[in-house]
Amino acid sequence: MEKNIPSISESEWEIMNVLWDKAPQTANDIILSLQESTDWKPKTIRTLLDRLVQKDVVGVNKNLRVYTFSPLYTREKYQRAETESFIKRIYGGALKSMLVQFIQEDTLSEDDINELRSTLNKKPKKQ
Amino acid sequence: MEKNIPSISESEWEIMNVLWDKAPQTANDIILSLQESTDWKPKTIRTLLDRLVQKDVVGVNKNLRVYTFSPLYTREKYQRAETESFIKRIYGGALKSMLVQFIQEDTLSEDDINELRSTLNKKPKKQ
DNA sequence: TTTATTCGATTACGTATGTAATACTATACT
DNA sequence: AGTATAGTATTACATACGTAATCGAATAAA
Repeated sequence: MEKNIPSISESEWEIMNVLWDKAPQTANDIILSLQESTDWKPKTIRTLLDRLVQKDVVGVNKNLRVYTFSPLYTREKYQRAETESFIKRIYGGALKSMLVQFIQEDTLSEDDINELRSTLNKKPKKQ
Repeated sequence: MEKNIPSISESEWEIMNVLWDKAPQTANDIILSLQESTDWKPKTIRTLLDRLVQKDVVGVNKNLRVYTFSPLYTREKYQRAETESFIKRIYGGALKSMLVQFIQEDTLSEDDINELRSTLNKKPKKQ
């Protein structure tokens, strides 16, 4: 049976996003990336990273002088898991109700909508 | 300037969903509703409810013998806020990438997709 | 009126999370 | 070789959250 993936916090997601963009990276690489988008202190980032390692969501290569870190799950895997539980919680499980709201609120542009239409049409027929 | 709404936890959402379905309700009403869908003890539900009151997300009417509770924000308001921050965090802000993933992964049935198509077509023309 | 029951208020307690600081260790520079 | 520096490991501490239990007051039942 497949173990279910550890859940990660909002801040931890930021770290993961950096690692998913490029891996492996050193702690310092990650700190530099996040320096732009957040105002976290380096020590804070280091703590978050360590917690991800403890949770076995991020792996470490200790063979190099300076450790490097890599994600142990794909971004898609996490996105799927989070999205499912999110939609369930917030929209009672109905992705559609979410979409309806977004469409009605003009969160989506005409262009977005057209793209979505074509994505829908491209969906491969199940067989 | 509009104050931003207090954030509510996963468990608190369950309470809110019950109150959004019908309000006002007594604590007991809520407890009964949730008894079916969760295995929380009444005291636990009561605590969650009290926290929502403290946060000013739920209001209390203390004029009746038994207090009654009502949501102070609409469900839509909360859905919008949560969805925005969710999509930003998980999909880098692009609702579309989320939908694309869902469509491609067969999370959606043919029927779902047809419904989505018609939802997309129903979008009111901007004027 | 005494007692049992039901509500509401207060308190509890462990784990997760946000947000670091301090301590230790191994290189790098002087 | 001694000291500064950069990494890593350990420790800290307040708030949020999950999950209740206990205490007290008011009402209902006996």
